[in-house]
Amino acid sequence: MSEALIKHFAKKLIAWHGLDGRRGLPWQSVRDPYAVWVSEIMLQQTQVATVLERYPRFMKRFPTVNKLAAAPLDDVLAEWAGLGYYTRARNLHACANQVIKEFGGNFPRDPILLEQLKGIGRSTAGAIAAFAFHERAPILDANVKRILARLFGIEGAIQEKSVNDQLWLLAQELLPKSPTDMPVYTQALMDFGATWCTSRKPVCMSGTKKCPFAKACQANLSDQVLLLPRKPIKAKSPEFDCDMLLLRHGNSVLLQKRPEKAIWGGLWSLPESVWRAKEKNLASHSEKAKVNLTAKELFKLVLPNQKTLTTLKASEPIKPGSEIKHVFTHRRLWMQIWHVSSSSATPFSGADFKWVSLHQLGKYGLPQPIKVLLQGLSLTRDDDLKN
DNA sequence: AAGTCGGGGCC
DNA sequence: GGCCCAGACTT
Repeated sequence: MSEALIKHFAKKLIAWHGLDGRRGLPWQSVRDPYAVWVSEIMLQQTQVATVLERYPRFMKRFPTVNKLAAAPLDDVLAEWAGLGYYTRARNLHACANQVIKEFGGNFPRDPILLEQLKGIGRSTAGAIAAFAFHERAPILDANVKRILARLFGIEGAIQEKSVNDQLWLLAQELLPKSPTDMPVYTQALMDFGATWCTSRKPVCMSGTKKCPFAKACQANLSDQVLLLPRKPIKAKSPEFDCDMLLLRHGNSVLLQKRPEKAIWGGLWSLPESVWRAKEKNLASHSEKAKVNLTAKELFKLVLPNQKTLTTLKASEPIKPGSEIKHVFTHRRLWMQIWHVSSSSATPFSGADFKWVSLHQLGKYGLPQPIKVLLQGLSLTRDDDLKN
């Protein structure tokens, strides 16, 4: 029963793709390993709809692996801004340089070698090898895990190594015999998981479409489709708050480069205080403390190693501006924005500070909520006349 | 094996 | 609001 399924799976899936697969995605029409690689990295944990807009833009700006490798990391991060998981952008840049130095500018076709490159794990290596080189290498992303767990009724917790190993073995076993089928097969797997064997509303539960595997799928036969694959219970993400300084001189704002190994690593943001655990039951505590904050106190919070600006009235209380809530995968953050005007664009010591015109924000990689905040600022009339 | 990394679409 | 996603990497 299971053997018949394994034997005919690839053919049936490719046949399904011929009728109901996704078409016209910009990265489907390319076989240039560089173009394939960029699309695979960009699509990691990122929706197709999002990548649809950003992929052509990225390829236009960095059309070859040489152009990408030669570009400043800051430019790559700026282009990546808004996509999240910024380690991907750093690894992308590092990987481009690896490909040039270690492989003469050409991506290797062996998935074992691909996996040794920065930011390329086993699944992405398999996808690149399959799409760009027709290698018989499996992928195992969330789509494939879900499909296999359901088809074969795998009930073990998905995070366990033994279960993961079992899934990889299955993925390998199911590959089509012919290498020339690898691109369409791999695409079909992703499409089937993304559009038919979905997490919440699989077509087998709706009744309007007929799943080609309905009669063989263990989860379907035992009415366990929505229960597989089993996932771990996630703890509630902790909450934090912090203060951020929006220091403005005319149409320029002070930006600070964030450390690489952190949230929003390597992006340009506003100077911020350390994150404090949010005290839920003392909602009034932080509010009260904020109302009478002076410029001097604020600067000590967000720029502890800098001298207070002489151009400010240090002891004058400043009023809190907007508070922004931002949800990450593992944290929730409340950012208290403090608007302060400076009579001059006083330089700060250190290369991680920069005064940036509001007109030039697009050239910098900013965290999405900060970008939205700064874009919402109104320009002063003086600069409006100038520009 | 668990934690760390964003952001948007969807329900 | 929680869940989900073309995962990789560190601890």
